[in-house]
Amino acid sequence: MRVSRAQAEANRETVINVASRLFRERGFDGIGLKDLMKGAGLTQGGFYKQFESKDDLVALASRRAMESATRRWSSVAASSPDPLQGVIDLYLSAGHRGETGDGCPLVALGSDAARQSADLRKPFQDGIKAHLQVLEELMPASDHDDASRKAMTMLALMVGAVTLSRIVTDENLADRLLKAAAAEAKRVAAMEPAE
Amino acid sequence: MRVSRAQAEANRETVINVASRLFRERGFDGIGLKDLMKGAGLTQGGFYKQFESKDDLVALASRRAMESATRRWSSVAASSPDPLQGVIDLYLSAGHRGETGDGCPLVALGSDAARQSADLRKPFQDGIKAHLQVLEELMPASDHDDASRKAMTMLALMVGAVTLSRIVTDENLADRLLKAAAAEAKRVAAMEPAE
DNA sequence: ATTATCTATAGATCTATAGATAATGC
DNA sequence: ATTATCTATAGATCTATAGATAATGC
Repeated sequence: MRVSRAQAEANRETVINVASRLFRERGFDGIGLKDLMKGAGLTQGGFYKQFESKDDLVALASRRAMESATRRWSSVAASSPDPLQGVIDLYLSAGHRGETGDGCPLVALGSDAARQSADLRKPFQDGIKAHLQVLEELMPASDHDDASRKAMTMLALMVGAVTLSRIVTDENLADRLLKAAAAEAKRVAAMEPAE
Repeated sequence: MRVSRAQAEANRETVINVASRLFRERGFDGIGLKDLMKGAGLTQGGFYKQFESKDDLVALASRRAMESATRRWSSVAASSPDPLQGVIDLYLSAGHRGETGDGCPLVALGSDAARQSADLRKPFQDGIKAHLQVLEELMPASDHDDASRKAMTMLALMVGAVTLSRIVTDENLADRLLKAAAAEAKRVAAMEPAE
């Protein structure tokens, strides 16, 4: 029954990865420890030797999801001829809209996150700051304040648009929400530094 | 124990109103029927004589919350010298950010809503369309398509901004997120119809 | 007589713990 | 000997139902 330390550590990582997906798909309250452990090929009883509590896993899985999302932005930017446009197009795509388990945690868990304790909101806050920094660095702007404002605007716009597009059942409306946001994001990026 | 039909109907309405607040505060999975009924001064046992299931109440409370939010927009618009600006300023205020139980259901329950069945997403979709219509009517624009695009952009921007501002614990960042979105919303409203 | 609400409870599920099991690691 | 994981279970909570109670409404 016992496994090597290396395997135990790998199992722990698997549980966190599985949780980061399943929490996004079903919400923090929408999945129990039994199913989370089963998703990693383990049983419920081993949970508390690996984690302090369910909230402990919530924090770890949230941090991992946010870090993975930030990395994804960086890598899309690095591989696009127009980096900022690449991020915008991917984020506001129908593909991302449908990708509830692997997509942006701010969309999948935004309102859940807002209800959590300060400790559990911390991983999301850190992730938001990291996302803003990626945007700022890609943003054509007159100065840092300008880039910062544009980055915040763009993140809010994109998170809101995908959230709304996932709520509506009218696919046409969902597409128009994403398209309208993409056009506006482009405008923000191209906006004259002045004024 | 039995009450009059009028009182029974009033009790039912109270339960829906209490639920529309408590669901927003704690999420659909964050509060049980016992506490929902207690919030209306009743006991759990009476629940199923008034509602078919918890999901039935979820649908009714979601619809009520969305309708109340739409009405609030209309009334703020009607009483503001600059109607559109009035809606934007109220929505992106620190007050609304703190008002988790009475504020916009799209912020309080957006990611929860996206995980529900099509039936349960319907009240949110209807509410989104109603919100867009209010914005469209207030929007200075060249034609209907233009107004429609601007309204979708603005709703996504505002929902995203308040969601993010509720997640972060850094109040300074929360304020800057709201301010950046307000400035951008103003720009969208004032945007030249052409292009 | 009807019925709105109550108390009580069934049966499922949830988080967390206890102790057994069997493999690792000294 | 230590320990990662397992089975089993405690105790709380959840949705839903059953039947009692006491007031309404014919």
